[in-house]
Amino acid sequence: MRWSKTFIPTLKEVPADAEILSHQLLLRAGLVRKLTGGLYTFLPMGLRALTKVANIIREEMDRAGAIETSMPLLQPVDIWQASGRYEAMRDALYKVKDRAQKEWALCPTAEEVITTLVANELSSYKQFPKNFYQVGTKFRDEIRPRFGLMRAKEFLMKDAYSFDTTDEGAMASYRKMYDAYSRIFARCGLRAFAVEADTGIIGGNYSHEFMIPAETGENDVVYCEACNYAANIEKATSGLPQTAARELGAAPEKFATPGVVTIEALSKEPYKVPANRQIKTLIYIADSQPVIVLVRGDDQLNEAKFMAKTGAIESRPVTPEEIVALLGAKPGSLGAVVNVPATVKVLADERLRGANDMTTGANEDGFHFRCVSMERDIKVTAWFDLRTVKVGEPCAKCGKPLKIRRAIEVGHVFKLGTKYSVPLNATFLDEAGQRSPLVMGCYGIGVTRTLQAVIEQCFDKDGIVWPVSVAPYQVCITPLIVAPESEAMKLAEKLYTELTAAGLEVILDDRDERPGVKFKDSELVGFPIRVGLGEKSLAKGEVEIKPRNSAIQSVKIEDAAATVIAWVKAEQAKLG
RNA sequence: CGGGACGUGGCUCAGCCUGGUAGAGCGCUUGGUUUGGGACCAAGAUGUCGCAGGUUCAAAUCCUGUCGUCCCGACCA
Repeated sequence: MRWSKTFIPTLKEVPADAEILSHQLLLRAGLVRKLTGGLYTFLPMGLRALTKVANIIREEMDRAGAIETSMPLLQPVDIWQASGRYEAMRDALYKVKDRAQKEWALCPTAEEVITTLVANELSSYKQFPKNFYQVGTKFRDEIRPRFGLMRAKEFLMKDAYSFDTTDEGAMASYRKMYDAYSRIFARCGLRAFAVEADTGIIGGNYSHEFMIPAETGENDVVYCEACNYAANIEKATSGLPQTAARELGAAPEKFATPGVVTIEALSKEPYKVPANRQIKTLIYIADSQPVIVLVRGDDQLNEAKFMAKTGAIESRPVTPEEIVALLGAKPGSLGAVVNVPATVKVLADERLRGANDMTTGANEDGFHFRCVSMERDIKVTAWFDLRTVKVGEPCAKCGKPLKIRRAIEVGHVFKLGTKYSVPLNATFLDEAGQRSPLVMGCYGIGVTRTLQAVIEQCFDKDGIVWPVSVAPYQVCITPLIVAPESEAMKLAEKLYTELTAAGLEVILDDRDERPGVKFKDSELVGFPIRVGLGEKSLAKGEVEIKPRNSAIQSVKIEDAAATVIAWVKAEQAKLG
C-alpha cells in the first residue's frame, strides 16, 4: 500500500474530548473517527488492526475446536422474554419497531439465538459437545459511553457458546476456552491475567474475567502475589477473622446520641465506639422489596455481592422518606434490633457472625443500642459474604497481604449450566433415551476493546508501538526522496516488491513530505519496523532500519530485505 | 439519572468578567525558496461564535431555556 493512496489522517494536537492515552492515540494515529458518542468509524489503519485481532481470535477458536457461525443482529424479543432476560437487560437492550409496530432487539449477545438453534437442530448425545462462535457487532444502550472504544454503544465482540451433555464435559469446554483466551491475548502482545468473577445478568455459577492491568481500567482486581489468587473486587474474599466475642451485658441498652448520624461521629468523644464495634445498617430496595443489610461499621457493602446473593435483577438504596416509613427513623439511627417489620429480610455479613457487645442504631432518631449481640438480639434471615475486600487484608488461601490494581476487562468466560437450555428447551436424548437439558458455557471477547487495550499497553512518547501481530502494516518503507527516477524511490519500490513477495505487509510512504513529517507520522501510527532510504546512507551503500521499539541500525542495501524479514519473523515468534 | 466542566473556522485554543468591526497557532489552497526529525517567505480560502428565546441602540460576551460533548457514580466485552 502506498501512503498517498490510503487514508491516515494523523493529528499533531491532542483532541480535546479524548481523555485517556489510548483514546488519544486512536484518534491521533488516524485509526478511528467519532461519529457521535459511543459510535466510531474505523479508518483503514484502525480496521486493519482490528481485523488482525479478530483473526487471531478466529485461529485460536478454530484450534480449540469451536466452529464459526454468524447470527442475526436483529432478534425477535420473544426469545428474550422466554429466557427472562428481556426484564433483566432492562434499558441496556436496544429495541426497535418495524412497520407493524412489532418490537425487535438489537443483538447485545446471543445466548437466546444460539440456544434456539441448538434446540431446533441438535437432539442426540452423539452430536455433542459443540461450541459455536461468531465475531460480530453487538449493541448495548450504554448509560455512559466513554474512553473511545472501551465502552461504546456498538462494538465488535467474539462470542462463543458451548453445549455439553454432562457437567464434566461443560467444565472441559470451559477449560479449553480459558486456555484459548490466554493464547489469544499473549499473541496480541498483551499481558493478560484471569481473575475469578461475578456472573452478573449473564448468569451461571462459575466465571473468570481476563484482565489487562491499566490505571484507566474500570475494574478493581484483588490479587495475591504469593499464591496467585486473583478476583474481581465484586467477587473477592479475604481471610479476615470474624469479629471477636466479648463479655456481654444482659440486654441491649438504649442510650442517647443526639445529632450523631455517622459511624465516625459515634467513634469519637464522648461515645468512643470504634467502627469495628458498630453495626452498619443499610436499606435497599431489591426487586421492589425492602431489604435490611448489616455489615460491620468499618466495612463497605459490596453491591455486586448483594445482587448476586439475593438474585435481584434491580436494586437501589432507599430514599430517606422510605426509610422513615419503614423503620420510623431517619438514616443515621437505623438498626435491626427493634421495630423491624416481619416481612423485611435481614441479611448480615459473615464477619458479624457471633459478634456481640456491638453498637447500632435504635430506629429512633438520636438513640443507639449498645451491648447488642448479633445472635441474641437480631433476627438474621441469612448470612452472606457481603463486604468489600480492602488492600492489605490477608489472602484467604495463603494469608499473605492482598493487593488491588485497576484493570481493563477484555474477556469473560462463564459456565452457564442450564440457565438458557431449560427455558429455551435445548435438550438431548442420552443412550438410554432419557431427555435432559444441555449444559452450556459462554465466552466473550471485546474485540474493539482488546484493540484499544493493546494501544493502552504498547506506546511511548512518540506514539503507538504495535506488536507485529496486530500492526496495520508490519513494515513502513520511507524514501526521503520520492521522485520516480530517484535512487531512493527505485530502491523503495524494489524493497516493497521483495518484502511483499515474502508475505510481509508493507506500506510505502510515497508522500512528498519533509523527512521529519514522515518519521513522526510513522512513529505515531506505530509501524513495527521502518526502512529509511535517504541520500546519505545510500551514498554509503546502506539503508537505515529502525525497529519501532529499538535503536536504528545501518544495513548494506543488499542485506536490507533479508534483515527486515528476519526481524519480523523473530518478533512473530516471540508472540507465539 | 445524580454531581461537575465545556460548546468560537477541519484541529488546539484566546476573546466573555467590564456588551461596540471575530482573533492566533496548526491544518488547507496558490507561488517561490527549502529538503535526514513535524521548514521559511508571500498571497489566499474557511465562522449563522451549539440552538432558541429574552434584555439592549448594540450580544460570542448579560439572562432564561434547550441540545450536545467530556469527566465522576450505577451498567459491561
